[in-house]
Amino acid sequence: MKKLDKSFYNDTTLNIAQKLLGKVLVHRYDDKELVGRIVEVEAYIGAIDKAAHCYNNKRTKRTEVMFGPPGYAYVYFIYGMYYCLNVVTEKTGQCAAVLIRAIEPLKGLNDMALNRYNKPIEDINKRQKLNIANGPGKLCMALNIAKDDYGESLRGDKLFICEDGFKEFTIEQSKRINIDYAEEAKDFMWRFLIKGIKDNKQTSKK
DNA sequence: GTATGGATTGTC
DNA sequence: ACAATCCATACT
Repeated sequence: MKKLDKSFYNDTTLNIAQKLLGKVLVHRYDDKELVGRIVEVEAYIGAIDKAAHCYNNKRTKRTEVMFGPPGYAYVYFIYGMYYCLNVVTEKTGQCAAVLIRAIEPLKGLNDMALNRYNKPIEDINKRQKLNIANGPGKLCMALNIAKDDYGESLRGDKLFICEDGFKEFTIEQSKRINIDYAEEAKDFMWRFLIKGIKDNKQTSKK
């Protein structure tokens, strides 16, 4: 599988968000290779978006990577328990990113089960299997993405995104999840998902 | 040093 | 509907 070209990231955040759907996320560690197809994303554009961590160009140690060049990983820790993975977008100096909200497992399912439930794949139930990586915190736990992946190049050899032949799908668009505090930005239609993906309640609600 | 709350998830 | 859980951030 071919890694996404540098030019892929030379585009607007909203375009990249939609283009990321169907692409393949790979994390290699400890001689393992865990792979999933991206099926849901959200865009965050600091310049105009009260829901973004870097709104109003808020520059901190945490948001710093979003001010750098596109194609790098912004990983943040949330609710004392979970990590979330973003793809940094926009040219240097502009802060924006695309949150990866869900993947469909393609490879390394047993390791994902161990990472999520501490059980081999044959010992988890149907619901656990369905929910193994269908959320931003869940997919990071499943793929073992954590703070040491902060700032990683997404065109490197550890955490990267590949092209895929999976192009026949319809994109569904909606408001973003869990940003009710963000005033007018909460209504921005910046969530994109592949229509028809079997998923949990949260991601199937409109 | 202290306080506050969150781009979530699992369970009730 | 709500608790879990703790780091990042903003304050004093």
